[in-house]
Amino acid sequence: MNRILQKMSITINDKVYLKNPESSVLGKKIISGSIDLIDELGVEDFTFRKLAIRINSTEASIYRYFENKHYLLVYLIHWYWGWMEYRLVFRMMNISDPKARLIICINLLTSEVSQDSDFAQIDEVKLNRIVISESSKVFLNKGVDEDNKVGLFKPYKIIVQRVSEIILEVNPKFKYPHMLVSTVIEGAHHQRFFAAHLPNLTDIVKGEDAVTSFYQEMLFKTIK
Amino acid sequence: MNRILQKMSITINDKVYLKNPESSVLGKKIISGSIDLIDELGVEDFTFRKLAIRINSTEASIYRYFENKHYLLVYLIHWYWGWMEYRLVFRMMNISDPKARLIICINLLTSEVSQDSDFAQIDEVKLNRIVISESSKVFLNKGVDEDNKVGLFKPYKIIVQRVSEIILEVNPKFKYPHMLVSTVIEGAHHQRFFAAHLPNLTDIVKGEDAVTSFYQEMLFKTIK
Amino acid sequence: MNRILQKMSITINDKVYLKNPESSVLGKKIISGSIDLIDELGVEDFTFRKLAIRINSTEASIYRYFENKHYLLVYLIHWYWGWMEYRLVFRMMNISDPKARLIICINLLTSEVSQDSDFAQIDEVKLNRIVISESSKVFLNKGVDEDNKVGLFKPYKIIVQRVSEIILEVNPKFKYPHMLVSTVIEGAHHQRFFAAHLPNLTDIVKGEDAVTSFYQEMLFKTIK
Amino acid sequence: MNRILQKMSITINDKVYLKNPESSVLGKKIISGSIDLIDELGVEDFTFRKLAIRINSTEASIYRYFENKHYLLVYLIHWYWGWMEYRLVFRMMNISDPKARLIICINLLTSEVSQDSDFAQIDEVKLNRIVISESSKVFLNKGVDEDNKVGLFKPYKIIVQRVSEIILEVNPKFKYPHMLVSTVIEGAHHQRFFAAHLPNLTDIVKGEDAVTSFYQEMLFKTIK
DNA sequence: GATGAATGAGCGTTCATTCAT
DNA sequence: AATGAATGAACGCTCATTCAT
Repeated sequence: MNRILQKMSITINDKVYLKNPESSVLGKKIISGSIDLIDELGVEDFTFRKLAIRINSTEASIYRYFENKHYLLVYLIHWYWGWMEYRLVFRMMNISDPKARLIICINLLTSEVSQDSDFAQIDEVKLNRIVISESSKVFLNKGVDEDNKVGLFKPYKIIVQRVSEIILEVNPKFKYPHMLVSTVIEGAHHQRFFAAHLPNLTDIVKGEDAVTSFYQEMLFKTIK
Repeated sequence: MNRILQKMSITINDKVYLKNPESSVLGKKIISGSIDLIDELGVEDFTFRKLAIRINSTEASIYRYFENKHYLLVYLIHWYWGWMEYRLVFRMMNISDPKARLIICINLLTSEVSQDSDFAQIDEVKLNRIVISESSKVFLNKGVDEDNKVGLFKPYKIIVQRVSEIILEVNPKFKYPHMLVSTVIEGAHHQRFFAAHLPNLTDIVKGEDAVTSFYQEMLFKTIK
Repeated sequence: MNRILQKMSITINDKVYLKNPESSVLGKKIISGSIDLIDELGVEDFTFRKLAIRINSTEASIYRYFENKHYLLVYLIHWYWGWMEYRLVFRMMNISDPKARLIICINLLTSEVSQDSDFAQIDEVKLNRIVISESSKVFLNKGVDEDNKVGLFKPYKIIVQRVSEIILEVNPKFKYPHMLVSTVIEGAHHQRFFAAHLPNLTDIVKGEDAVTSFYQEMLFKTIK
Repeated sequence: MNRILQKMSITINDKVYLKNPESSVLGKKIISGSIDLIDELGVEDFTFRKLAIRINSTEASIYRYFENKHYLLVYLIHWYWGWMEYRLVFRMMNISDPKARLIICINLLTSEVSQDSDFAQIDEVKLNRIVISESSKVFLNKGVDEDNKVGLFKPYKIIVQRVSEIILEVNPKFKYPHMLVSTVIEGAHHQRFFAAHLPNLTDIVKGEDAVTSFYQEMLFKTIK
């Protein structure tokens, strides 16, 4: 992907952080360090103490940026979906055929992610792994309703909404576009995880990206 | 559902517990108490200390039955899938048409659960809510590979396998039966959760069980 | 060593146990099992629970024999010193020269121990390792004075007394026989431990039992 | 002993602590409090919880300084041997005769300790009692080899090495200098303990420091 | 006499967080 | 703005022990 702007940056809802981590060197270290560490340890074992040690800072300093690890994780996931949206928009530019647009969406949402040089401090591959393994924990949580009220799931909903609208362009009578889109996204995440850890639950086909193929087929057949 | 046997019981892999909770009054209180408490608090906030207080016992006593809360949760989920399998088998008895069998499966796997009087100490409605909210956390976890080796995901895999085989009866050429089944199961769980907490991500239709309708439609179209 | 009596047994002060472990199969299993397990884990990590599991019994059953692990350890050490006394007496039989008697004592007290077939359920090699590593912890303890009053150090004192008397036969004017004997015994134990774990603190000479040589030399020079 | 430097301090291997207790008021309270409390209770019954209560702080705070009570004990013992080395060096200054030097060593290593005003927060009398009763437990332990690798016994080894070298100055042909020195040190500790608790195992002579006399005599006769 | 079941008490540890500088 | 120091609160776990059968 070519660089669009000299300095790209994904904007994040300012309720997620106390101080914008993009605004300082330490902030950026917090972001890149937390991506590394959450990928290594998983959210359960990830703590501000460990992060502080890893980035040679202190717990107190990290608390200046994020209220707690929940919000830090929300930040990372927001960034991911913001980035995904930017990629969707960018790739669909000047393409008007809704079916073609849908294919682009499914590809981006279900394929494996590769490094994006536009964003220095973010390791997108690790972040994708985090989104796959940890993001559902953000809403499968007793605090969902609170979080939802504050708008913490906006970026994800925007994606679902955008793709749902394209589905309705293809088939205006289809009754469950949101269900279908969220099923595809969450399903693809699960399948990637299963492929890595619980292969019995998936169908691996050599030399083919089975996940993307499957969800593409499923989606088009379902909306026909 | 009618009682089949005088004394029904779902058998659980004995690696999950240290001492069979079915073997004592305290054990049964641990099971029913934990279902109540996990449903109330979520796994993250659920602790053996709190459970002990709730059931008027001690942490030490609970530790005689389960190594830690992870295994207790695994026990509950095992029970759920064991029960689900029993219901599948029971409902499909004497039905040979694979399509009819599939419909039964989808119904059971995606519909809301209601109380089952056959199992006194288990509140199936709460347990279903727990499975929806918490079961994916059991595998989205750094310990998956270990857990998988010990056979901790067996009961779930059995269900997926069973339904996959029925799909192949309907369409022997379908390439992704496991993916499809696990997508349906996990998808339905997510949709139930969304319907309760994040309605924007789903499509609620009044007077209809949209979730079951959607997944039934999706499945049959996909395997055609 | 030849068998002296058909059935040899070392008698232990009956304040050490609640029920004589020699009186039952389980009691004997407790003794042999605890020797194995203390040798493996060290007293700190040794517990009645672990012992119970090892010998396929229960904690409650072990409590029938010993009040706690302290007394069990005391029992083992008593046995060791009782056995040592029996060996001393036996080896010195019919030898009247005090110097020769002293040499026998030093040899037995400072040499490495080998298996003694007279006592089936006791592994003397392991027990010797336990005495070396753990016995000083029995008296380096806030309960010493209590333990001493009850006579818990009798068997050890008897040995020290016996050898002291021989020293006085050799040199009736020597002022510190008890100090010398206990220094030799404890010293040899420490040196054996150092040789295995902290070689810098000792002087290992190949092809020679340096420990015994050293203490023999030291003792005879000191009492001259 | 006169003050040598305005501010004396014994340096301790920084692997023993997480945060140098000399660096803060709380750290110093931890040191002095632990000396008091270990002397009172013995290591077995000494816990961070009890220490926290005694010094009006919290367990969490103590954990900032020491990984666990084992390391705290190691710290105290390190300090003791560092202090002992400093005393040895200081007392032997300008004395060249190796026999005279040896006498100084034996005196310091085997005599009773008295308060040293140079180190405010350390009660040397209590610390000496702790070293006598508890220090051997630090190495008579399943973790010795690990501890030894990390250098946890260095300060003690240095002392043994130093005195061994003086012995070789007196008699270059003596084969077991390390054995002799460690026997003297450990022996003197045991004798002091016996004198206080198990007098039958020692030879107390009124109006004389029997322990020092004995070990001095023993050492010189042995190396002749 | 031996065991199965249960528990009171406390330890070691860590976390999330605050305060003062 | 960042950090060093400290702490309240709770968790996970195990031990030693008792009681009823």
